[in-house]
Amino acid sequence: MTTINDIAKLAGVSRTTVSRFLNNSGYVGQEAGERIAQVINETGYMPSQSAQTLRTKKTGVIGIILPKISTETSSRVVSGINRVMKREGMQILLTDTELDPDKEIEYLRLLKSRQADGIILLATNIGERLQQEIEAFPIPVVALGQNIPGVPSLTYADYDASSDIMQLLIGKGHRKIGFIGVSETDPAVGKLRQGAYTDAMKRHNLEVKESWMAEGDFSIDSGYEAMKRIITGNRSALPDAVFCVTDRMATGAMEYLKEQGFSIPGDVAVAGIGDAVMARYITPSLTTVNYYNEEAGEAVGEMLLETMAGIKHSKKMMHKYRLIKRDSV
Amino acid sequence: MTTINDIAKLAGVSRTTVSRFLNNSGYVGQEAGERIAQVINETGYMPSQSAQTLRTKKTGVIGIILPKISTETSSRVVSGINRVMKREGMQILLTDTELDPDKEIEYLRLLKSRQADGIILLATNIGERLQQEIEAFPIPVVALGQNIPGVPSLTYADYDASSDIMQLLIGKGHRKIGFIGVSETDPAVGKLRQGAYTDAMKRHNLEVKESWMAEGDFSIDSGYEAMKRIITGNRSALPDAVFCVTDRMATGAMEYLKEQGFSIPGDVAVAGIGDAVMARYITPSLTTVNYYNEEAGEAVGEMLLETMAGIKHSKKMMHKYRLIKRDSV
DNA sequence: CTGAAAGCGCTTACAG
DNA sequence: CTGAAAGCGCTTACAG
Repeated sequence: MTTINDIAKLAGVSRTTVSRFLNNSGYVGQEAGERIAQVINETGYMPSQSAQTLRTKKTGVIGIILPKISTETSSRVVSGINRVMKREGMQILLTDTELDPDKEIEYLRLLKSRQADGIILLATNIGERLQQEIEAFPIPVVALGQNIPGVPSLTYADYDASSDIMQLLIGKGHRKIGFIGVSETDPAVGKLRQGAYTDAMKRHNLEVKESWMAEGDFSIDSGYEAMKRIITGNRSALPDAVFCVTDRMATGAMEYLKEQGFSIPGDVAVAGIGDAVMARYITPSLTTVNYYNEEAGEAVGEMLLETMAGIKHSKKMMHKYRLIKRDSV
Repeated sequence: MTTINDIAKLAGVSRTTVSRFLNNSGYVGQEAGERIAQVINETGYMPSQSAQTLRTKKTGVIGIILPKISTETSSRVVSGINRVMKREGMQILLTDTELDPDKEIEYLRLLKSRQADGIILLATNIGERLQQEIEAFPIPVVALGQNIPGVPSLTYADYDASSDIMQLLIGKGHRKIGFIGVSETDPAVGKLRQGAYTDAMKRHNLEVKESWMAEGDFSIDSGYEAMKRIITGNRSALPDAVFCVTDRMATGAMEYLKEQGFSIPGDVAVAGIGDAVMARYITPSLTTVNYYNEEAGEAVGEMLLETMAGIKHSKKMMHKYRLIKRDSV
């Protein structure tokens, strides 16, 4: 590999001058500059990132901690983050916890040793240990999707969006509304969305039957199984609508319903959250809410950039959303 | 940040010893080791990656150049690559060309300056300039999805898979088969799949009508528009089947067909390639071929690891695939 | 079993 | 306008 010393020698200047030329810092004589430019061109020289980092403490890399790398939401968010980071000439280091909370901490440490300039965390929990880790953390961390105490967080409007879905269902005359959720260890998807469900039911004096509620694990299959449990467990008192906290689980639920010959929304209405592309193309098309994940990615990206620059804006922000009414309700 | 010097001081040894302890290289006394371990624990010390890289020339990072970051195929592939890289303790740097061929070269250079230990390239072309760039490249590059001359490449069996689709269509009695493809600048998706289509038609003495063929750009919308062009342009001689080179375009095509009241596969059969999750859940479910993207990701990952280790195996490999017969044909 | 010393490729005061 | 020198945090012969 050619180094700055090679360039200096070939151009007949000191490496100090080459460095100045490269970074546009300080004066470089016309003639010297031209010689340097030419040599760089000929050799295809690129400064060593690690040497630069060692000196400047800046890597130009930010880390993203994802719950699951191969997910529609993840890739939309990453795409948004990537857009703003590219603008700043920064690179992205991806990390995948596979839904294991311990790995969130593990990767935080890993990204520290890689000297990421900042970290965007898409957590699935907000545990004590995680908070402590971040508190003592030497590099800026922002969160997306979960409101982590003490950490600048951009969250989705889980409660409001879920309330809107419930409102829509109830407005359409549904009274026996079931629910397919995820574990409450997940504050955003597990707790908040379920809270909106039970609150809405109570507000309208509707009965919340335990047997109308089932838990999945985000997967399409788990939605299918959850729906099956709800149906087989309530032969005599079937719900007439089901609110699923993700589109994937809603897709599975619909699959089961269709297999069993139920008409959607005639017999049972179904709604989800997330607006996966699939939601639009399955039959019937799925009523859901769009979270603008890509824009959310851009927004956390900007948040991170700001906190890296030392700007302390309002620490908590909620991202916009939009209810998408389609044919499943 | 605590450095190796701090640790050495706190543990009352030289930094040489700390380094040996860290890397398990050479002897470290029992007692010294214990003291070091304790200090490291207390301080949460992590060695600086950039300093290590500067010395050893290894970053522990591999770069991936993706045509589009937020795509189902991409995220599956990345997930597979990630699995093998994680096993090796390596990290992934993601890069997105947004389908711009110039950026493939740009990112190659960027990853060089970041001293990636290796690069996995998901190209959309195999142009001269790209080949030259790679030829002179100081770090190992492997390709996935395109067969790039001179570069170890893992490709999908585009021709065979497409032939299988055609075989299926023809076997079901279809004779007037249309085609929705992408630009032929893409050798794998554009050329090979189209070649299989025309070859199959000719082999069976079936007429290939220009007006039955349309080009899209991978998007669902473009599939919709392509189908529209085919239908509106052939009112008197409609095809009775359409082979779409991607599931997303097939989805768009089906959408148009359904809107227009055509029955699928009664009036027009539709097939795709890729086995997007959506393929299974749209109505009718889509006949397609599964490319095992995640395993392909693992496989290129291994290929890269091997070529990084200096192993020169057979440079060209084709990944397995499976025809998935569903209800759209 | 352990340490002093050199060096990886840069940047940045400092001096001229 | 330009260069010599120090130093970033490691690892690795080498010597003991």
